[in-house]
Amino acid sequence: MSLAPTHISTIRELFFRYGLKSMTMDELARQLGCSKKTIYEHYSDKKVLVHAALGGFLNEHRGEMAALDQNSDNAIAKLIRMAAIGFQKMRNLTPTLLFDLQKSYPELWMELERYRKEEIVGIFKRLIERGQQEGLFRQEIDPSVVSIMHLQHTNLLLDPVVFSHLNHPIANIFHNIMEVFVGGITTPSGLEVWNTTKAQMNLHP
Amino acid sequence: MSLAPTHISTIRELFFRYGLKSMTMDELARQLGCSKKTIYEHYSDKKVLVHAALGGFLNEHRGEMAALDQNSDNAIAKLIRMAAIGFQKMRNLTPTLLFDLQKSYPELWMELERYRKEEIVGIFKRLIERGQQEGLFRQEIDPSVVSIMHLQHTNLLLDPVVFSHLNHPIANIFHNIMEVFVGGITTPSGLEVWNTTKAQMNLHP
DNA sequence: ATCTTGAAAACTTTTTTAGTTTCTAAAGTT
DNA sequence: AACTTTAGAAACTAAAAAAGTTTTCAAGAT
Repeated sequence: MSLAPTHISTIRELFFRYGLKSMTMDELARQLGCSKKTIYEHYSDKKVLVHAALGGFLNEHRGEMAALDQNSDNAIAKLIRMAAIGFQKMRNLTPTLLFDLQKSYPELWMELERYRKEEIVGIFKRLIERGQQEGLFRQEIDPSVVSIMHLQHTNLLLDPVVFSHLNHPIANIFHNIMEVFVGGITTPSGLEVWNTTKAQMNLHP
Repeated sequence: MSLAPTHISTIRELFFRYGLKSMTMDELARQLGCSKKTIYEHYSDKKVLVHAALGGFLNEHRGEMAALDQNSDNAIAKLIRMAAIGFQKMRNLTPTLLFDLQKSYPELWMELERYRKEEIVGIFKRLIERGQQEGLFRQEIDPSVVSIMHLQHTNLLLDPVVFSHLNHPIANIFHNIMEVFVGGITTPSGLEVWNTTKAQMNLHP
């Protein structure tokens, strides 16, 4: 039983870093300093292992999103935290990983897509509604439309081709997108809250 | 002859983006919109193709480095340009690519290592010597030592583990390393040139 | 009308990898 | 001290995948 459950996060990191194809079971065992046999005692096959590693990733994000509801004073503070978490998580989703996922683990790929299209969009929609109630986001905008726009923004960031010719740091692009987006949905008072909260939380780490 | 030589840069991009293992010959043909047959008419096997794609990368860098000698007013201007080019090139060297290279194309991996350890270090050493003649870098420092230090700095940036826990944008880390390094080797007048030249060339794109 | 070209796809061969088994050494147990 | 368990190392097998080849077919050129 030398493969403690904490090792699953190490495995996840290796998958994120090198992709699912390059990270073979032999290589994985070598990196973990254990034998393949030990891995197979905990996970019946590679598919199960990949699901465990990447499913945990989704669950973590789900948990962090749930925690935000309590901790956030207003919709804009929550938006900033959501964005920061989401951005950080997305940086792990390298082109290779997404490519391998789509090709070799389509059911997991579809689960990721579903998570983004349904759960994230849902969370975002409720966030917009809350912000409208708080007078921070304009009443005229439709939360359903805006939440789907947000999904498109994350798609932009995940696509390695779209902004690559600009050679900008991805963080810059992200901040630009956020500025335009927030400017587009906030009321004047909401925009003020955005600017002050942003400064307090130093979004640029 | 539908596989124009310009396509080799597209192939290179695909290798960079997805690694050498995930990018199979079938997938490559699909992405290029041609048949495997056509690829094999130009490149006898995958190894040759990988060498062509990645060897071109080195040659380009070699060319850019050579061009710098003419274009740069002083050693510090050249250093800034060198660093910018090197940093941009290095961003393409993803963990997956380096991993696949090391595992499946060891002779090419060694060529890359040699290029860094010999050619880059040599270029750097001559740059330091020039800077000393221009009174920008301190006489006491040994160009041979400093150039090897610089190699270690690039190693730091290529290793995905070292700074990952900081969650800083890689560009920030790079600028920090540069600041410390330059501060360590410049004379007072050199430091002035560094600060003014840096501002003129806007290193932060 | 004939020839060439290259994509599409079927096909073969080779390599790689997943998954299993065997062996051995070390640690703990009785 | 003999015995049992545990896990790594490594050899092994079976299956999958990828490299590389060949055939077919359609479109454009001669």
